[in-house]
Amino acid sequence: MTTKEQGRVSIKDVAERAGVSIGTVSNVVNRPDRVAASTRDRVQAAIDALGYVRSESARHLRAGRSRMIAMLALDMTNPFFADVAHGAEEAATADGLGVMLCSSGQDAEVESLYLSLFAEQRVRGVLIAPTAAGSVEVLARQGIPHVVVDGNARGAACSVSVDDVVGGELAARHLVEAGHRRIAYVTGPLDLPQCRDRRIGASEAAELVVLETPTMDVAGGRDAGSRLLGLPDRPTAVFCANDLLALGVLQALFAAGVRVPDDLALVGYDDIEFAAAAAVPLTSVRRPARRLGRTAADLLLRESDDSAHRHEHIVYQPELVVRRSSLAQP
Amino acid sequence: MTTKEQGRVSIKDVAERAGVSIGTVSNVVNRPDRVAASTRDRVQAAIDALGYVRSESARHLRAGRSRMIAMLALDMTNPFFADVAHGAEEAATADGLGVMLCSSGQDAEVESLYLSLFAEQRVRGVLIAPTAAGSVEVLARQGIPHVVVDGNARGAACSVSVDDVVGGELAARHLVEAGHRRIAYVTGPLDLPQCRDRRIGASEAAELVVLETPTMDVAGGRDAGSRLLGLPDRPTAVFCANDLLALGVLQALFAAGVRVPDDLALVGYDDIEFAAAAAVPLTSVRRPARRLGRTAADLLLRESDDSAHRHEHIVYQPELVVRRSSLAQP
DNA sequence: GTCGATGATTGAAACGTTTTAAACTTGGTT
DNA sequence: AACCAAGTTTAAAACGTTTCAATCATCGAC
Repeated sequence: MTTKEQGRVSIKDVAERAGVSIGTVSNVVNRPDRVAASTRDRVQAAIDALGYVRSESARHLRAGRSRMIAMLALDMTNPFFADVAHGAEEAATADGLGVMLCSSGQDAEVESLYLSLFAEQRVRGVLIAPTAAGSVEVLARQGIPHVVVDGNARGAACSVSVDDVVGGELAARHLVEAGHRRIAYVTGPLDLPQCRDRRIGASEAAELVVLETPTMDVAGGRDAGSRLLGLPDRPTAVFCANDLLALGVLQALFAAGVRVPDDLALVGYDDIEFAAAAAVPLTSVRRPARRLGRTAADLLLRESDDSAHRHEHIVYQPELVVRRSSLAQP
Repeated sequence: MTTKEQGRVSIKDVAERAGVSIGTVSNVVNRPDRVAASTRDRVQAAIDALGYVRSESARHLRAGRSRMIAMLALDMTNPFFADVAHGAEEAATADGLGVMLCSSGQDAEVESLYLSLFAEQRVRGVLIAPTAAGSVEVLARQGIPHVVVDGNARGAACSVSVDDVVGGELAARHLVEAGHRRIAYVTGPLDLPQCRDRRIGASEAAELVVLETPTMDVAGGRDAGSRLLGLPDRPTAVFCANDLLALGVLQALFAAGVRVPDDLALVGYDDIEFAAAAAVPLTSVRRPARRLGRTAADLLLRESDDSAHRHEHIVYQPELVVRRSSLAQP
């Protein structure tokens, strides 16, 4: 079939070898029905012999639109976002599009570097998880279609999210019902909308001791956990803004000999796969990550096709999954 | 600065507005020193006013090489690969390149779809984790630079890997030294080189009861775990080909009331972040994931720049991290 | 035999860059 | 007054596609 070719072979080479014009080759590739069977075969043979692969950049240049979407999140190593990304990937490849996955890591510089990369690539659109930096506004200003994942764009763009206020309330109310009065909220930066919303919801059910940490990962959780232990009037329950934080807190508590749930109840958020497998299986607020990603990608594709388009806001409802970490003492 | 533009603005528009030729605009963008200060300012002003963003596809078309690399792995939701990807992302963005992350999910069709996507995009190169399908050979045949991550290409390409034979031996020997004689090996498909090598290494230390499962994820582990329980002469220790499998096994054992490590010792592989946070903290064979990714990307960039190039094989040594799941009974 | 009609094929333009060689300024030398 | 060098700027070609209007065959019908 294909032979190894170092000098790239173009449509012109194929045309030459098959003894037809380049227009015909293009037709064979894109609308085989418009070309006679005999020539079609001849051209196809030339394509196979030469190992011709059409150039996406030339195609894109001509068409004016690319076959790529991008997804930008704070941290792709967070299993929640990895799942969202996976869902988006499924939806995109079903349409023959590629997905570029990027972690900004809370670094505003990295983030704007990615944004200009996307703009230069003329990506079809961007799936963006809101960050502290005003990236959503940048995309809007540049006229790049985008869907906000896990956040709300207040009408300025489509968005797919989970009702975090409800989620926060679910978690806190559960703890209150188990008899807890002093509840801590371990969170990432409060300028992140997600962290704010969960706090608002939780505040409706209980008064909170807020422990903020710069990064929403396991290390951040460990840090918050040890700070928690030093608190004068130690809370009896902790609600964490995501499962990574909760796992970190759990590690810190364990290291200090504090038992969960006996000494301290713990609730996480996202219900990542590892929550169920944790040292003490973690009660968590489940969000449909994969579906979030699929829906967001679908919305994005729809928007980029349909010029006249009204922004949609899809909000999923979270669900509390109770496991041992929050079970009331007997 | 930028104004919202729907009809894309090209270098020609900028040239017109600044009253210079397009060549000059190109120079302002790419070699500002070659153009007089006064014109440079004028052109820059036009660029800002129009919100001009250069088209990567046109650039790429002209240059013949793109500014993208791709990474293809079985499952990006496996934290190990997510970490590898993160490392690769760091190295690539340091050079101003973008990374396209893709999960093949063991589906040969998806995989070849991605490969043709990469070829059409003329990606600079591909980071590939070896799969059962012969993708590495396809890349070689098409002359696309690639680096095999977590596997060896036997001279046909660069590779970055961890010595899995040693890793397997490390795990099994540890169990043998703890007094175990009947040891099970829970693994993904044995046509995956990784799974084979770990088995070979482990076999050198002990005889193994092999339990194969089609997918290397938590669900696969749960499945293998329950099969394990039904075994006639039940092993006293289990070595899993990765941590996801181990976590799944742990869940199945727990559900059946089998205690770890008292009734059964457990060792995983990769030492993902969640291994330490597991219900019973998991003994695991650590691999430097992030570094693997960084090194692989660096190698790839070097190869794609330097035509005459001898393939390198970098092999890292794994390291056993002992935690409670394999601690001998007192 | 000529006229359309139909179907297959072609030629050329356009997409937005980068690059190279050529053309145009200056201002200083002879 | 003519010439040169250095410093700027420009015109045009090339990259590989797709598309559209135009041409070319072929064939049945008059």
